[in-house]
Amino acid sequence: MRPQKILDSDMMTGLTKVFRDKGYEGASLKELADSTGLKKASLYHRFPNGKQEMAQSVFDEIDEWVKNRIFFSLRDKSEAPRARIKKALDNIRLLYGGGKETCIFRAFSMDAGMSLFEEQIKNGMEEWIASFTEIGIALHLTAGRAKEIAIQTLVEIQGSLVVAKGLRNTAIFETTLRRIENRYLNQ
Amino acid sequence: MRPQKILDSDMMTGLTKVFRDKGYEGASLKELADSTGLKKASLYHRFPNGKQEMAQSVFDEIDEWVKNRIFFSLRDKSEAPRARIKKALDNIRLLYGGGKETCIFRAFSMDAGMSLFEEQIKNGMEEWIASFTEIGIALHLTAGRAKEIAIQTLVEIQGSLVVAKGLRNTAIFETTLRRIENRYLNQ
DNA sequence: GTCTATAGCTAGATAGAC
DNA sequence: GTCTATCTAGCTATAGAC
Repeated sequence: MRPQKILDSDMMTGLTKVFRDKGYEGASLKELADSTGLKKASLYHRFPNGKQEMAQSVFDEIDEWVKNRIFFSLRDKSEAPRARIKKALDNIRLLYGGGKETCIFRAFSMDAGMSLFEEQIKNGMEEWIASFTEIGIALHLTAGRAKEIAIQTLVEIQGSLVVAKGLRNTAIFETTLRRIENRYLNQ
Repeated sequence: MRPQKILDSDMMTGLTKVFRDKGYEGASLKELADSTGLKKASLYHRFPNGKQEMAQSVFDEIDEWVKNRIFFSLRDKSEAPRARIKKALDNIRLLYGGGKETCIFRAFSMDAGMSLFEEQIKNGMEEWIASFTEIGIALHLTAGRAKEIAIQTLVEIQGSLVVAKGLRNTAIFETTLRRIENRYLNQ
């Protein structure tokens, strides 16, 4: 076995950056290669199924991160509910680079024959709503109200990313995170 | 002059559908041709500058619609402020097909060398916020609070479109429109 | 495991007949 | 104004040397 020239983690960073910025169709193999420091053929060695497998791999990695850092934080019984919300929101801030980064769900939801990630995006959003609903209940909201606020939380985060990018002003994202925190903690 | 086989308005409908669903890079000339009923070369006869001009034309048409039906409604002094909000929200519902359609700003914001529409999207969002700020002031909010709510309105609409599409559930969009209406009218 | 070279195809765009 | 036929460039993907 010959040693890898580029670490898997560095390669994933490069792939993620391009897919996030350009979407699935918009990301060309040339850009993916340049961004990782590998040549096209070397990417195919690591991903025999090509571009689709690269995208899936990026999607899965972020999905895993979100599960561990956001969903798990929200459900972590060793912390008080109020601390869980704060930690989850801090990790959301990290995930989106303080409002500079596009959501990978959204980047992959546009182009392509789509059905590629359609189901996984739906599942991700449902899990998102479920875990925010749980924390709402832990904070003594009714189940109905907790779900309402969970959906509203997802809507506001996605919307603030769209608007922050459009206006090139990340303050909108920060304001939104604070609004969400206040909604959960001051009632 | 030989007669047009396809009316401009029907052609625009076809172009709009493809660009909205696929984004700029995702829309191929073959799809654009099929969707309009014209052949590729005929599209080039009508748009000598090619795909970019087609996209610009779609963008401009929607931009115009939004100016007339949403921004103008909000500022129409011949109507009471409460009626203006209701009319604007009805037109927003129409614009997005009750939550089924993607926002063209968002469809064009992802791929490409981007700078294509970046500035026009920014301007559109700024006008959006400005006109909703005005209606807030007409409803006796302070200027600061009116702007806050205007931004929040844009964030919620964009977010609800993203989430409604991801979950394939337009109810989220409808709920959001009602929330916005209540925020303006019940205070 | 990584590379150069290239296959095979489809994209956007054009020429020229009608 | 619309079409068929075609060009070129770029795409995804593969073969095979090292």
